[in-house]
Amino acid sequence: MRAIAREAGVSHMAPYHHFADKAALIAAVAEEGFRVLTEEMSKRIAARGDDPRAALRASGIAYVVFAVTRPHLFRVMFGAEVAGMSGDDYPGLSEAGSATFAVLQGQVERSQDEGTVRQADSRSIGLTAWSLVHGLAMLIIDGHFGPEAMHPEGAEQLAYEVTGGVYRGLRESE
Amino acid sequence: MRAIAREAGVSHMAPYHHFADKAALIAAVAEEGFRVLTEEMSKRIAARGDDPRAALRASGIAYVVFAVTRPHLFRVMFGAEVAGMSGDDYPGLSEAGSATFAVLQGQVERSQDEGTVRQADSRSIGLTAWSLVHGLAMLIIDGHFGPEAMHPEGAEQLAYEVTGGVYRGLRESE
DNA sequence: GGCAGAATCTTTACACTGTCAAGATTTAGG
DNA sequence: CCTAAATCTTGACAGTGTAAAGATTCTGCC
Repeated sequence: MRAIAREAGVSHMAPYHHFADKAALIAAVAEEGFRVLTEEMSKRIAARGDDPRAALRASGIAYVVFAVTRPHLFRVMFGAEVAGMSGDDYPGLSEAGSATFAVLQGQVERSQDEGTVRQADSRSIGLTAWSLVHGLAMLIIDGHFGPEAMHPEGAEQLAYEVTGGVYRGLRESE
Repeated sequence: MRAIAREAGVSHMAPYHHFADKAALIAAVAEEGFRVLTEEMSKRIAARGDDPRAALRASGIAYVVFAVTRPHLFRVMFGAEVAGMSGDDYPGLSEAGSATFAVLQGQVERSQDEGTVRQADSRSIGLTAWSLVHGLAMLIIDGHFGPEAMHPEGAEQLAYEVTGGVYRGLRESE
């Protein structure tokens, strides 16, 4: 808090007139982060509007690229403090988070409607897609995939490969 | 640090005679966490020794169950502080982390040898498997999948479902 | 234009944190 | 038993989040 006030060139108590406490500030930052993430995923989907399954994959790649581009923000969004916040106390944050997931989920359902993704439980497929890109993003920014993966190009390449393996399995089969 | 000392019933500086500083203590905790995780995954693999691909899946489920059972430890292991630690400064931690991933990776390769997983780049498949269970674990303990998923049984069920979708896609095809 | 009330900011103070420095006590081996 | 290492303690310091009280600046209405 004090560092933020310092950076803004203001007394150390000034931020408290805009945010109730440290948690409220963190919640606001995270909420904004979710909005930006939602937007970036939507943009990539729009760019591939003709092929829902390719758009789904593209939105997953956008998720990973976002994390690598703004690792600190991503960590705030999915850090312990935010995880401990009740949806009742921070409804804006809660809603922004849900909206992000809804983008992925909606794209799964569109692909099912189109027939390029099998008709299994859509929620389960959505969770799988989300888990995959979330884990990849986290592991990359934690440094577990080496420094090359921490640049946007490296991350995009890796996300492309990793989503590809699952992408295959999404098709109708049996 | 002071809370830890307090809990141990000792002066606030006593811990510093066992750990250089807060970072070193966190590193030690995380390292121990990785060892336990490695062990629990190995145990589940051993219980399914006859079917490598089923054992791979079981090790992933063990990963998720571990995270749900010890969410705070899991968060330390994959938190910002540990991510910022150089492998040169904390070789034990670095090695323990690699060992955990090696369990998953080894199981992928065993399944490929046996023929139940396709012969694509094993590293890429390993990364996919790790990302999937890691993301699932993180999202569950962040509360994004609801409170039911935060109990070991709920988490195991969810991990079973989610890994199932990918499990299908691992088979030889084309 | 002037003024009330709201919005914004400041100063001071407090309990708490991680860590340095210096000394005291306990423990183990020759 | 005595020495040296291991372990613990007390005291201090700068930094943190935040409560309380007061000062300043802005805004909308007579």
